[in-house]
Amino acid sequence: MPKISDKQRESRRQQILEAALACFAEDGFHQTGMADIVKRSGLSHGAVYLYFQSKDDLIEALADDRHRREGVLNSVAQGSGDPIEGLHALVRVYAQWLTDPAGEARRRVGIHGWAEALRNRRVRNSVVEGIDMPRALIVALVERGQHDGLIKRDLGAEAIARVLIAIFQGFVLQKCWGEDIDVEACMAAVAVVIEGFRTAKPDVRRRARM
Amino acid sequence: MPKISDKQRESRRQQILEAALACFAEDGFHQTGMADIVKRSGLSHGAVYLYFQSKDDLIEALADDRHRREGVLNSVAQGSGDPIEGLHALVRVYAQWLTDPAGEARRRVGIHGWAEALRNRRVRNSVVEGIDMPRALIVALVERGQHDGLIKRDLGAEAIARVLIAIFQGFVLQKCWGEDIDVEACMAAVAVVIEGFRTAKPDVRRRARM
DNA sequence: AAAAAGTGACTGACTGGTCGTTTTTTATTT
DNA sequence: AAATAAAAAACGACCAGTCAGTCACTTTTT
Repeated sequence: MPKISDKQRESRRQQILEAALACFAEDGFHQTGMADIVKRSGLSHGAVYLYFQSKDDLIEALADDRHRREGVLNSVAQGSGDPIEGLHALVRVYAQWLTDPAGEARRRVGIHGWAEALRNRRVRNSVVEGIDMPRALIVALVERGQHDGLIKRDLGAEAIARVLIAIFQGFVLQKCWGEDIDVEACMAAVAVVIEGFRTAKPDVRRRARM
Repeated sequence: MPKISDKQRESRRQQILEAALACFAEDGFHQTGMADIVKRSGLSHGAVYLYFQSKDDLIEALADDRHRREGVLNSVAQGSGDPIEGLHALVRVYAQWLTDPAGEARRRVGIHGWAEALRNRRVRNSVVEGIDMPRALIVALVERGQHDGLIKRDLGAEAIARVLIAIFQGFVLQKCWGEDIDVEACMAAVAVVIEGFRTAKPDVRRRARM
């Protein structure tokens, strides 16, 4: 005779996660006390421990949000047949994600997670796996572009992917520090960066498929 | 009748700072206890407090290392008359700094500082001011390049600077997480990025000075 | 001898986590 | 439909351990 339905259980879980997200975003993992999370969640101390074994459990559950965007990115990248257009599309999605006010807390927690990844192996794995997906996506696009003669062949696809991801990460940092950034202008610069990877004169020997 | 010379005093201070750097690099600011720093420094608990008022004092003293490279960057950027060559030179210096094993601890502490900047105003100011200097340097180079017709004029110099800095920051993260990165290949990609900012056909109306 | 430098046991506040108790919900019986 | 029983869910006072920081004292140097 269980008391609450699975739906209610999941809702309570989310309630705690949301409280923890807000607290961690404000003060980081280690400066946030369980008491803070308890207070913010509106539940009691003991109730929280019914849903999460420990504070570390909560941290691991929040350190990484890759599960949210997996599908979106994939479809965006594949949307157009043109690999370079795919890269541009990824940048557009990213720019939107970067400027969404509702995502502020997640971005901040993400940064705390980046630091925590340096000392917590599980968080590190979570973070690294989280960037593996978009990286693989970019690598695939670039390799296709290189095969089609659209992207310079003397550059490593992996290297290009890491550069793009580094740009994303850096902008999250700069944005979260509250610097006033002209996102439009910056994304225009990133677009130029991508165009810089394009072959000067398209290799006609093996041309694109469409 | 003071007991130790200024030189000795400074040396003791460094001794503590080095111990704190190593500890913070390993475990972050908040998971490192004063006891850890005390033990590692070889001094006593009380002695540390003779040199630093509080743990926060130590954090602020270490959160940012801008004072170390101020001179170097400036001379490197100005070394050649060509602004674009100046950007390439900056990237080379940065690549060297990124791969220097002796700098590992500083890079890691830097990342912890990036997270701490989200909640500690003084650390934030320190971090932001720390990137202001190289940013101003890049902006100056780019604006000169644009004036000389070497760099695309439809891009904001600020935006380009922020993109390059974001790349730097992102690579620090990825490197410190222990991913095996082909730094050579990545820096080659960054070089291509910089070349991408160059005007396709040099603007002949106002050509460079040399 | 005098004063700074250095020591380390100690403290009070706070931490994450537990557990005996109370409340709420549902299944069953009346 | 009302009463009952039982178990899950929620509560919050409590605990052992840890923390940053202090201070009465000893050592070292001039």
